[in-house]
Amino acid sequence: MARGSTRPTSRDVAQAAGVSQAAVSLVLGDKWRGRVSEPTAQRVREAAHELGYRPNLAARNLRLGRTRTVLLVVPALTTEFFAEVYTGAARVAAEHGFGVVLYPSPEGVGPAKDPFASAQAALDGVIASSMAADALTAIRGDQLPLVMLDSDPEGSLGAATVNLDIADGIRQVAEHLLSLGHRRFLHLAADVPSWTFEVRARELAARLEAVPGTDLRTTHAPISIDGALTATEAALAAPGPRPTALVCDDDKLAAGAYKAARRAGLRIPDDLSITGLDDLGLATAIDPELTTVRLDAELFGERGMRALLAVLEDRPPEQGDIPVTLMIRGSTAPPR
Amino acid sequence: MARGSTRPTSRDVAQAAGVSQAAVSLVLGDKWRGRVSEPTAQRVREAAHELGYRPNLAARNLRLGRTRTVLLVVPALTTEFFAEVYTGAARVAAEHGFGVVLYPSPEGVGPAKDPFASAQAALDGVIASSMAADALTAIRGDQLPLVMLDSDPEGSLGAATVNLDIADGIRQVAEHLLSLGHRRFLHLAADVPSWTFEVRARELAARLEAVPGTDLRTTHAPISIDGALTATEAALAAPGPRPTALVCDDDKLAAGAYKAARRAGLRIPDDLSITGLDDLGLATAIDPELTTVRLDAELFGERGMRALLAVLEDRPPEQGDIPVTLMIRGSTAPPR
DNA sequence: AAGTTTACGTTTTACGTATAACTACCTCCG
DNA sequence: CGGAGGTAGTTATACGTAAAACGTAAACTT
Repeated sequence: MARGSTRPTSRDVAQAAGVSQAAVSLVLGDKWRGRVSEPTAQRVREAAHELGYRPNLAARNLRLGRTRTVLLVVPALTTEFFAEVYTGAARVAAEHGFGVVLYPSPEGVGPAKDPFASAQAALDGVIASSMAADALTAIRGDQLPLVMLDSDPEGSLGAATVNLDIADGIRQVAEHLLSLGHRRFLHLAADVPSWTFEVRARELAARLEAVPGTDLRTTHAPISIDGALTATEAALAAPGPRPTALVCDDDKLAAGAYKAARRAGLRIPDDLSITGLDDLGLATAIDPELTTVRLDAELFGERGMRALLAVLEDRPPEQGDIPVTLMIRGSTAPPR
Repeated sequence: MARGSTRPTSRDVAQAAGVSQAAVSLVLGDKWRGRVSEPTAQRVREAAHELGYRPNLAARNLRLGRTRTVLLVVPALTTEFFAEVYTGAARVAAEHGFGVVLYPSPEGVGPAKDPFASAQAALDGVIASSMAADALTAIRGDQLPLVMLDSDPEGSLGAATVNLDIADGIRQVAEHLLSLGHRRFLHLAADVPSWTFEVRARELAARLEAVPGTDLRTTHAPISIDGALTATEAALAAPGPRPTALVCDDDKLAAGAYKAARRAGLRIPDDLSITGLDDLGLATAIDPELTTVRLDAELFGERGMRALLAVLEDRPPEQGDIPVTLMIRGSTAPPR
């Protein structure tokens, strides 16, 4: 049902109410105290309602030069993690009269032509995950205020950053496994170039190096259950003594590792302890439940939005990483 | 770093290139064949690049009355299902010069004030999942062209619909379980008012009624692993003979049912066969792997976008439901 | 009574773009 | 030589809104 007869404009409302367009704008914009009489305002509101008037936001945006809408750029949405980030960001945004729109860096669509060229129509700013790497260059092209999530505070070219304290999470994981007595480690690392994964590798290596007699190997996999399955199977089949602890970059990789362990006839945690990172629903759906690092995704989103609001208002954004918690469950135990 | 000096406009580019604003618009809009000479066009392009000119899309939208952007309204993004729907929709959209923006009906944010009022600035149309119920009333308020996903073809007030053939999927599940010899069924139904779930209940009941001696009970749960766990535990503890087959409205519910079965000391599939619906990554991450109905989420999104394009161009949208496939795995077996 | 404030509006303008309508020049053809 | 047609632009306008600038009459102040 194409647009049919065009939508009513503020001018139509004005005519119906017998006032000028400006009066309509004042009344509907709630700026009429002492400028328009109550009866007139009432007439305008009634006419607007009668005609089903809705302001043309393209016009409003053009006029005001701002939109109260921000874009959240995330990597492919294959877990609930970024859904929760969105929820947090959207809540804070709503409290300040802002809207949030999602731009998932689409696989297969290609970052070819300035991906979000269209959406950018109505944007005051951008919150971007460092994992959505391909979209970043396009973002820098526009001069929009930007907040980066989980990005190198040094290398972000002055953009504000909001980070989870991943380093601390990995430290806790290492501590936990070391105290259980593990010495031979395998790191199942995400095959994605992003600061947040570099931190995991660096911190794990740093912590283990400090303990004499430990061994750390690393294997890389794309972030998917099947990718993790393949990589883990290969790594477990490698020569030399088998690792007793498998540290995964996130829960999804851990789920793939579970399958690999099952196929190799290894029992979890008796033959192999496994840890994840994220604490998705998946973590407690698998058996045994996964020892993992809980990330507060909603708070992450809230802080991201707050930081962007700060940037927009020329205030300094809040400092400090977001704390994380080690969730000890059934997938870790002393080595046999 | 607030906006600082305002962005360059097409007029600035015109001045820099020594031409009129109209010429800039012609050149950059690729409408200059035979209207502007090649050298001049080149000068304009260079000036635009020099100044880092990017068109103000609010102005363009206002001028053109359309935006080549559509909104995809989905329920909370807690599985990869709608992420794949998005991918499919975005690909088709890109082929036609459209962009897609996501609006996840946010939990806790509340549908209070016309949720996507802001985004609507730049929308030509909307694709909405019937599961995002709370956002729907707001959508009908705007007079945007609308395509509904998984919605009652009769009750959609003339909006185009694109549906998965869920009824066929449920029929296949029922057939599979019946042929294995099951007669006592439990239906773990999603506690969400949506046509797509009504279909599941109706079709399962219809198919089982046709077979004498079958028993079908139903229990409802919110779509979450924990919700399903609680509901299933209660249902399994109910008096009377235990069901031997558990039909879940989706994979997430099935994952919760797995936990409930484990807690009740029931082995899958020997003591209890379980089926899901969606075929998420989760389905093969759990042990045993889940017998479920595979939905082609990407195709779903493609078809949704194609239907919306049809509506926008006043063509009749493609007809016919999207076929689904039963994936038989380790969670179903004959009852003992 | 003269000046000032208040109440209630209206007129006008600008935001930046796309495009229809117009102009001016040159070439070519009969 | 005159006009038809092509080339290479320019000028002018509209999209719908917000708000600054401007009136105008009545009420109030001194």
